[in-house]
Amino acid sequence: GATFVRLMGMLGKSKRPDLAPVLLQKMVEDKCPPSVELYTSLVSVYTRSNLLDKAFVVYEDMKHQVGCEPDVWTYSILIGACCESCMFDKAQELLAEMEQYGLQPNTVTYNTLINQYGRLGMFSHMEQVFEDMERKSQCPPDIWTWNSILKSYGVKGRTDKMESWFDKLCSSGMEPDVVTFNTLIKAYGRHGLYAKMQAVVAYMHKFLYPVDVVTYNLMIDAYGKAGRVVQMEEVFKRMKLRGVKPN
RNA sequence: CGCAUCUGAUUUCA
Repeated sequence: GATFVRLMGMLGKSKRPDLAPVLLQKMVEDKCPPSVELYTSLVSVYTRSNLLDKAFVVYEDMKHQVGCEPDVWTYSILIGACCESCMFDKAQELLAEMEQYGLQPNTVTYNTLINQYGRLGMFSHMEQVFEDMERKSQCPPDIWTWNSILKSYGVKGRTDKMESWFDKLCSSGMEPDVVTFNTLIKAYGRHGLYAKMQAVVAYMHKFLYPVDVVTYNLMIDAYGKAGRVVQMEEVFKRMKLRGVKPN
């Protein structure tokens, strides 16, 4: 069972929805009973290839499969796919529907919404979702939530908002992680705020946060795109001095 | 160095 789920996941990541029916057939031949996980991985195979119609066919099937009814994970995937296609009304419908079935959206469900609203610069919607998360108890914001918000403001050049949300993150008691810092670095680098970019790295070193290959790659990329080859090479040197292997 | 590992969902267009 777990093997089929894993294989289905591979089909999703490699964008091969054409092979999903073949795998299902094989599963039936092996008399392997289906599971929520398997069905959900199948939904994911289709959403990853933007085949929403097929994903929804599977979703409707699941409703009639005893023991394989859609769960929070299934809904999170479908809601994310709807948002990605800007079908926000459909996403809201699904949210209402899952609650009808007694399923409460969790942190990931909301993170998906935050990420998608943020990606499109729909900041008031994004912040509204964040407020919902804080108000409810079953979906507390996690570091992914914060990082998504920081990233959304960062890529749109709203580094002022990014900074105030970073402060808010720190005072919330949540620990930033390497993705948090890489998100800040990427935003500063993209918008030419090199001093702030360097300040983030200095902060990471000062407070002993691990720096990774992504951290350095982002800085090399920023300097490279700006034609600042001297600084770029300097970063590359420091990277090797720190024992971080270039990839 | 190679192999293995890398969860059915979200930050990862590094």
